[in-house]
Amino acid sequence: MKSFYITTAIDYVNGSPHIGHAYEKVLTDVIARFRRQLGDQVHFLTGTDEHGQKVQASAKQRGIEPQQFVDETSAEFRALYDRLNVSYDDFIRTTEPRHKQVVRDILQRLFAAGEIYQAEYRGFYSTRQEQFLQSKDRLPDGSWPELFGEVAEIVEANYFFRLKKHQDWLIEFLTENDDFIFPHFRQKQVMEFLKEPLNDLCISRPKARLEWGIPLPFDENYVTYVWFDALLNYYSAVVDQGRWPADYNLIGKDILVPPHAVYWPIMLKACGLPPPKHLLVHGWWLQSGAKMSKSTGAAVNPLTLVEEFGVDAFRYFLIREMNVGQDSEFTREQFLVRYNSELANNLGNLVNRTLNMTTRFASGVLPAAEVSEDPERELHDLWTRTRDEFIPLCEGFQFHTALERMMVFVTATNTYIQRREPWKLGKSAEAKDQALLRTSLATMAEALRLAVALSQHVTPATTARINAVLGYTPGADWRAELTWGAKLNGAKVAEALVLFPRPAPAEKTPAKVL
RNA sequence: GCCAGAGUAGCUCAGUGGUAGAGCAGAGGACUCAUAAGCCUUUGGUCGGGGGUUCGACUCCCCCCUCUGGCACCA
Repeated sequence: MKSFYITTAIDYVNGSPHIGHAYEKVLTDVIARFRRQLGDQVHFLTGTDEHGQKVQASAKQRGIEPQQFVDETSAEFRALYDRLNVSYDDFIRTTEPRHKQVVRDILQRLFAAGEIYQAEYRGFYSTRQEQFLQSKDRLPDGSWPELFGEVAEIVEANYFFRLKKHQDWLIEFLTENDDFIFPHFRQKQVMEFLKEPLNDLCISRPKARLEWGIPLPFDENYVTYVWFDALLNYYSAVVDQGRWPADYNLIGKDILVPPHAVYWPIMLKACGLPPPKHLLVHGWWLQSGAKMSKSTGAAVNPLTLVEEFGVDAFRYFLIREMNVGQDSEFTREQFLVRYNSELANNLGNLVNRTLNMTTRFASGVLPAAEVSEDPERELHDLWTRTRDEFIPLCEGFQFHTALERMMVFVTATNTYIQRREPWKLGKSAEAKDQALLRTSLATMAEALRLAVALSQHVTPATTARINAVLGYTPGADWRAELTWGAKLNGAKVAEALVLFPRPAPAEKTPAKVL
């Protein structure tokens, strides 16, 4: 059995989760569930990043200990991911002893190997903001913004990681592993970045300025800062499990260069560890072209859609709408278009009419198909093509296209029903019509079963509910479920199920709501 | 400024050398099993602009314009 280790970025807990956090976890979950379906031994890690200046400041502002603060906010993130049906196998927090121990071990190892050295850091420091400033923080006239208060150039002893030393190795590695980063244009972006010489990386902060962190094992007057803390979670979580390297680290495009594409592989190289096999870089959800987050004051909180329309509708929209790696617009109107036309009208209504006709014309027991004429053959053929395209599309992270193909098949099933008109056949006593009626009921039910088998990793609860009302329990081997057959013969179906109720009439035609 | 991504029907996007596509929205129609859903037909585009290569370009090359993001020790 193939092992498959996949991670999300860990979320910084200084704030509440928003759509970007949710999307990344759902996307990772979709990949994880897909690999499990293919039979891989999947290990899915997510978690929270809990140290640093901002957390320390936020806790102080609320008058509580940092640990209490991160306990609360980390739980908030975790609750969201549970709500979203994110099937993580492990949830790591950087304040856990298991993580801190690995960080200290690694730092000690690198220090002993001469990969970390002490030097003086010279820079402009804002006492009010408790941070070093960069030249880009300056106003065009060269002065410092009022926000920073008094700014002075100071010198501070710190520890540095020998990044520059490994630059050539990294370039060589990326050249030889052309598919390290998905999508490919991101890798080109990294190569561009590496054309300029790297500087060594400052990895410490004096405890006098920052207490909330992991102390350096070789100098307890310092804590390590950001990189060796946050990035190492992917490794520390599985240090004793033999799972490293990860197959995929999923990240947003904002943390690719330089952290994940430069620091992270070099850190591992310095430790004598292999880099992850791949980085998968996703884009952002935009609203009016701006990155969506709480701070931009987005008019719609997309997470309320979960409460309004259900987890699966939300997951479906995220995966159906976003081309992995690109940015996408997020609007309530677009959500409603997908919800109404694809989930409610196309799929949900197919479920209901299948159940209703089976109940009305066959006493709720699915008959066997007896006839195979053009309408059946054409639907069978479309199924074969759909299934054969679907799996490679998912393997290539083209989930949005895969779901579109699945919906085309659902539409074709609705068309098939229209061609057979079972409601007319049901009124005929002719033996041929009765055979066609049984065939059409069996065919629509089987098509429905197959369609939702395809989307199982995106909408797992919906697939389970539809199987349940079809009186069907799927087998363990997912691929074996994808063959058109007679699995539903004799199944007793439910009378009705409205899976995706339509919203109030006012929102029936979203285009006019604008 | 440099680098990358994007610019195709009202909207969201697919197409990547051979007579412009889909979904949604709009218009018309037939039906009734169904969540007033589904089905059929249909309106709609000088494929950002300009050059070039080619028998032929949305598709290849060059220049330009617009939008978005990045340009490091912030994550």
